[in-house]
Amino acid sequence: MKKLRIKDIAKDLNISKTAVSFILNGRAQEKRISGELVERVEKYIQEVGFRPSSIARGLRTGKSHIIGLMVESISDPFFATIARLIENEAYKEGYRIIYCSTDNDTEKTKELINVLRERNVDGYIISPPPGVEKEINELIKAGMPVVMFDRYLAKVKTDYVVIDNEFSAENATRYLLKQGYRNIGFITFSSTLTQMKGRMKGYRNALREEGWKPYVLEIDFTPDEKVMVQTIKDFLVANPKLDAVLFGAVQAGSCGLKAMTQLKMKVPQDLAVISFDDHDIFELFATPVTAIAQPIEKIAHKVISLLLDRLDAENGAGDVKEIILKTRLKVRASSGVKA
Amino acid sequence: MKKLRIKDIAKDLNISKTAVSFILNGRAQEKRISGELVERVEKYIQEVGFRPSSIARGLRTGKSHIIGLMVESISDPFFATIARLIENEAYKEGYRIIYCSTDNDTEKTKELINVLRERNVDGYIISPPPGVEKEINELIKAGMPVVMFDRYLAKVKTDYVVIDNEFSAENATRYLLKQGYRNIGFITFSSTLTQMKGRMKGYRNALREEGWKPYVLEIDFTPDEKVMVQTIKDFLVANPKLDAVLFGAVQAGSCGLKAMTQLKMKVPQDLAVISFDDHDIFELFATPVTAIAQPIEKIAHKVISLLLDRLDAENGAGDVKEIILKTRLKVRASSGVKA
DNA sequence: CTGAAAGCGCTAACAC
DNA sequence: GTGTTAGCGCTTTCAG
Repeated sequence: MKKLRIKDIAKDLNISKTAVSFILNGRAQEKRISGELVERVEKYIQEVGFRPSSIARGLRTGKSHIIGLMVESISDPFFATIARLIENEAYKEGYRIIYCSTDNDTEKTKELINVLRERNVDGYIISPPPGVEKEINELIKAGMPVVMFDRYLAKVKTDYVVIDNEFSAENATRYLLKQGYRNIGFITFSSTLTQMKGRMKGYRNALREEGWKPYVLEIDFTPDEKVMVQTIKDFLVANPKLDAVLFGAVQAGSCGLKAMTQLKMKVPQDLAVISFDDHDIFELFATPVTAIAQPIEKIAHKVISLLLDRLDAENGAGDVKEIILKTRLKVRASSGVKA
Repeated sequence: MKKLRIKDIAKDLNISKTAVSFILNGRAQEKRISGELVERVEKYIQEVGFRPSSIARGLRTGKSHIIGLMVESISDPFFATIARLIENEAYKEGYRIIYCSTDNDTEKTKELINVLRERNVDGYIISPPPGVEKEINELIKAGMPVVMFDRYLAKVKTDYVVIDNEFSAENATRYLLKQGYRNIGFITFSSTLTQMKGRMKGYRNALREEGWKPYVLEIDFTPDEKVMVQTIKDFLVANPKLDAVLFGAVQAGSCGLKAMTQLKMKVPQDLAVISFDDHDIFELFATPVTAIAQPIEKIAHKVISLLLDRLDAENGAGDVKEIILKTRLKVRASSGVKA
């Protein structure tokens, strides 16, 4: 069973290659091809399972119908979920996904952008590390649709979808204050990314207004979780006055809970907790953990819609859309009223 | 800044297209091209950031340097982690990944195989649903390398990497028996897949030998977790004699823990627990949960190595490799000695 | 509706 | 080392 070509099926059916091509591309009507022929061809194609080579088509048309998805790590539950939702919607429109994990590494990301570029992907969905402004701007200048999400780059003028990080952090911190906590820490990954800056700012805002002191720990992300857990333990031990902590990301929260478990700290008696991102672990933790839930479905939907819109728009133009979505504070027992 | 072609850079450098092509493909030595020229070309390519179109190359050579990865769902933490590890190793060898989620749906998977096929992917990594034997066999007959993992299809003769499901389940069940539990349930997703069959068999074996009665719940997977949690709650309520339960998969375990939490059951006093797959939630649950940990890194490594081996082997031949890896029972408090 | 022909960008065989 | 050429499989224009 060797690979069929358009030529083959034209020969088999005793018709012209051109006709087959038109039918394949749904331009039969426009080209005034009889419904009878169309039917015959479609039936035959169905029968022998013919599929035109999308690679040849891609070379000819310049379109690959592939979307490049670049995230920090595809194994991160947040990104994995987004990836899944995007895959679904893209699939319906005939697009496939090539994904890459950037590790939030600037150089790796630059290289990956080139790789996707040489593969002629039609559009990009990027959760960018810092420092790739130039490369992304080149992409845009070359007419490629690009949508950023989770964070954005101020110097890149293109669509993005993010959440209201500053408000969310401020709101959560205020909530802890309202519950009676006064020495509230903020533990997050060190990052110059917009979303982390926003979270930090919101946290500081809330404390400043009430005149309380911030306690911040920025951990370096490492694949070795134990190291991060230890860092958090050290921080908690060094700051015994802390009575609450806000985690800036789900992995930070997860490491934090492990640290607290190892230190045998009780939640919320010894330490109240709120974390960004909702996750099973927060629901199932001994004391269920209050979480700042991102509207994941909505984010994914917005991201892929924006991209598909640009992909459809022949003219490529259109205003830059900056979407900022709201989060939801899912209150659980970990942020109960201070004893 | 428009797209460069080989022709352009040949012209710019006043040399032949052929030479550039050879240099690009590392065949300079073989073609006796002077090191001086090679250097000059490479420098220029570097400078202008030229990248040959991999799509044109693909059309010409029939190789796309893309690997198709099909899993049940890319958002499943097990598969997401595997995907990440595979991506890393594949990347080093110059391969990219296109991924698809099958939802374990036979028809969707058939369609996806065709999609990947028309994209000329060079190799397939598949965690197959049942019923796609014919399609995969056609792939193999067409000379495509295919590696299955997590489960395999008996009627498909190709490499696969799985864990020793039967032994793992039997071992875990025995452990519960040893700890004094007698009425041990098995809760899993209904599935005709080899891995689930193996787990079921191991569970039954252990009980049969000791003469205890099995209690099995097979839940239908639905994206709506609440439904599954409710099913488990009903089962637990209907079987008050149960003193322990083995979960056949991480999602089953996670739903089960939610069900037990809602029923205010104490672990392990009311119900001892062991689950397949290790995960943060098991480590962080109020009573840490004993887990049957799969060697994820090893699985990913084996899978991609097998595929790369076949990709390298011009002849495509070679014996079918069937890799069965061992799991590790990570004992935690949820399976403590029966009170 | 057909048939011929050009061309997407690259590889590789061939003659020089 | 160069220059030419064919061809991968498709789309698309053009003349019939």
